[in-house]
Amino acid sequence: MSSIRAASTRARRTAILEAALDCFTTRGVDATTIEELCHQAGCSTGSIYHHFGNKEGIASGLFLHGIRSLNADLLRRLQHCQTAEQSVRMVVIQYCDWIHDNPELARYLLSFRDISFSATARLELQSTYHHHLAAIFRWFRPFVLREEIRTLPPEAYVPIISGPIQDYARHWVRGQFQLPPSAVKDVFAEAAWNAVRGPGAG
Amino acid sequence: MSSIRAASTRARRTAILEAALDCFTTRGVDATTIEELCHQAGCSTGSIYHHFGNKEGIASGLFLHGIRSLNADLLRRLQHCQTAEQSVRMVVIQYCDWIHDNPELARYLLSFRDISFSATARLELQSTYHHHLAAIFRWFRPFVLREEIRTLPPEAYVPIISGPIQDYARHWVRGQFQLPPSAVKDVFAEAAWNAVRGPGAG
DNA sequence: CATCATATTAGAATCTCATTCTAGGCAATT
DNA sequence: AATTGCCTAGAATGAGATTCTAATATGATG
Repeated sequence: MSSIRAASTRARRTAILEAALDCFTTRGVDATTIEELCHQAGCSTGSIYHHFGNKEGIASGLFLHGIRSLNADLLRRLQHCQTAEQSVRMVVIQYCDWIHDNPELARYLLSFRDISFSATARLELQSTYHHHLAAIFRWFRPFVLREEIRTLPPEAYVPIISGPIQDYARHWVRGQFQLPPSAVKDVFAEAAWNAVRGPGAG
Repeated sequence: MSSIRAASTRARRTAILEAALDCFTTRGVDATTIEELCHQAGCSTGSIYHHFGNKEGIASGLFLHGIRSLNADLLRRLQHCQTAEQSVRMVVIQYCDWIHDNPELARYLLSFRDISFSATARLELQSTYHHHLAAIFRWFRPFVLREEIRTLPPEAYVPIISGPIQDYARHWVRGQFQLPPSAVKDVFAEAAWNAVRGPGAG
């Protein structure tokens, strides 16, 4: 059920987030003023503060949106994987593909410092990450039980599998590396598989 | 040659950086005011702006200092390694040890993303990272040539070896993981070695 | 030793924003 | 049609980053 008001509220929120994504990635969060956001989103300061509370609320809202979209996409694509090796490689491949398909949002997620988020925003992020870890672990457990994947502390899997490509991507968005993640995804997928493959793996 | 003036300049800079480290890690960068820094460092605003230009200059100066100290420590400890496996494991172990020995600085480095740094600060960071990558690659090249370590794009080694433990540590400082890095260092050292060990390795 | 140039410090004055406040406007419900 | 509560606008406020001016201290030069 989408009343006229609910629809226009959604549209306004989206307009603000889009303006923020553009300004934040090009000029940086600190350098963009509320006035600029108002201009680009075509609204007033009152409207912005009504929807997001404060500037940090916009920044964390955008961050959370990006993380959730990224996580959901991974879980979706894992459904199509059969083997342990396919699944591990998919974690890396999907990350690269997602960056390729969502360049601005990726740039934002990868270049943000989140020490500045409020306590509630951090809690929300934390809970999102926690659920994601659990879902990932749930997917991989059968492979671990069959020893196709090495047994590790549960919290170690995500860092070990996707830490390298994330680190690479972080440097890439800053222009420190030439090749985009999509050009090195197979190298990193291979490394991830080698890092976790167990004795029972083909 | 350390004249009286040079010494007191160094002392003042250090006092400001120490105050910043304390305030930034406890309250966050945005939340600490220049006034607070003045009070804690025992100096005036004029002095701060003379030495660091602006608030961002303090933040990036502290960041650069931390990165350089971390990198130098790694290169020092690599000198004592003999084999490829020792060396790869050392990259992980040293990182954990350094975090353990420099908890505040580590907390600062790990909870910061540098989109907000100025262009010149970013360049300086970039060049520092570039030199570090080159030094690391220089150390590992002999092992790669002997195929004790797999051949990869040069830029991939550091992300693959230290990406996972960095990602783990980032979550740990936010309280998302219970075990400190030093408690899981062997797991991550093992994973790093498996990720890059070549056909010629024992 | 006197003088000058420069590095450093202090703290008041300014000025740029983030945020708050007040007053409406407009969909939905009765 | 009246009422309620969400939503918007834009002016007013206030905090705090930055700039400015003047003073002090160091070291170099003659």
